[in-house]
Amino acid sequence: MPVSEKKPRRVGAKASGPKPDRWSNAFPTMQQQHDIKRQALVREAARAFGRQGFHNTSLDDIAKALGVTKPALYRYIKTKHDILYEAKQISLDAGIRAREEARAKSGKALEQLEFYFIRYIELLTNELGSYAVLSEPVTSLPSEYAKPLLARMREADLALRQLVEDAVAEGDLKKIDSKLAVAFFMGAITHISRWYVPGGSLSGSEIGRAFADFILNGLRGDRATSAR
Amino acid sequence: MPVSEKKPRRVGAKASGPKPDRWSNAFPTMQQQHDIKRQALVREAARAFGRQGFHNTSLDDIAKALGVTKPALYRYIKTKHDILYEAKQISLDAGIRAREEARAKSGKALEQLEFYFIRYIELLTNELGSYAVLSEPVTSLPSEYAKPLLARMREADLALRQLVEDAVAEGDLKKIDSKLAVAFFMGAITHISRWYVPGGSLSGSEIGRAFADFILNGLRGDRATSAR
DNA sequence: CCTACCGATCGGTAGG
DNA sequence: CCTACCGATCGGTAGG
Repeated sequence: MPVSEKKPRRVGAKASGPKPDRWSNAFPTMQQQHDIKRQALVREAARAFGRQGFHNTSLDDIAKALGVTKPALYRYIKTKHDILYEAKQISLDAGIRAREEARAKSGKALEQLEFYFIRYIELLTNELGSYAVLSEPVTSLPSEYAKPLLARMREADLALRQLVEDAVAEGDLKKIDSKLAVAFFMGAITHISRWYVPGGSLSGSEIGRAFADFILNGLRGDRATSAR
Repeated sequence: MPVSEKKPRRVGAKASGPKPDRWSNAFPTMQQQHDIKRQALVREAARAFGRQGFHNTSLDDIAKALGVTKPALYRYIKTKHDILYEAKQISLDAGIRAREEARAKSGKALEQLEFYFIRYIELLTNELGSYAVLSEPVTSLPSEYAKPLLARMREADLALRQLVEDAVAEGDLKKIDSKLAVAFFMGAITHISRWYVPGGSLSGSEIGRAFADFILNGLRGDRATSAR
């Protein structure tokens, strides 16, 4: 089953009062170091998964990229699946974050959608280390790992459909199948991680702006479909 | 290196005149049977690759689905990579076919694009057995296999960009970055194979029509981007 | 087209 | 955090 959701830090500390600040806390504690290293591991792995795919990336590859040997990784993770699972969680978090920021920004559904597209794509491209993994199918994971991820993906899907329907109700989008609309733009967005290269000619915000434009014009749609 | 492009059928037939029609050709020849079986193999495998991913599908799985044992597959393919390679080729062919039909249909770039979207998505959804494989990254293949595929993908990309630019020149689309536009809509279209289920509420043509609408309205774009 | 098998890769562990 | 290793999976082959 999915692991390390949040295990209690510092178990069994005896009730001997607060510890004195060693070296004025100039150095991260061991626990902090552990967390930092774990994060680096997941980021590095997610980058590799995004580039070469989960199954084409061995733990030896990841270890080498981090300058250690494979067994050392097991201080930070329990299985290889853990890594993909956590990387996916991080990229799902980005979606939630973008949606929350959007909601804080405006009451109008259309404006929320616009902000969401731009922000989400920004996050995606800036943190490609963790988000390239988006294009890795969940089917690479056994169902104990896949199920919670699929549940979160479905949740995100429903929230976006609701936003689309709100925008329709508010008269800012034409009447459309919200399910189809979300499948449409999420496909385009998810695919960015397959072709975006950080040093390229376009920044993440530029892509975000252009995509938001394409999408919203597309869903707004004044153009009559030609009869065929 | 990529294999079985087209090997000569019936080698070494002695010059003894045409063979008589055995049983009035009521049965397929051995060669035809071989071809049919090979096709079935590739289709079945492509379906599985699309569902579970290339690496999560063993040759034993494929063999079982076809009611034979693994070694039997090697009468029809040389390596597992062959199968993915051929499945990818087939799905690339579909793109070319849709583009050619579009060009035969109209002189206007915009109309060609519209026809292309609808037709391509139709082919994709009807033949999901072979095309679900689209979402499998080429990086699952060693470079001898990947290179020709990437070349064809690039070719398709360039052709579509040209179409977009033509439509702009003809005044039917607003001035846009054609590269970005193609990345946008191909992302959305490729992703269809990840969520489409044959028995669903929407037919391939309906999806095609809706997507063509979204895309073309998006690229046409009259809506002013809100300042932020 | 099958039974039987080899060889390499790779995730994970022992033990320090 | 390392050296050394195990065990299972799986692509591919021998031989019939």
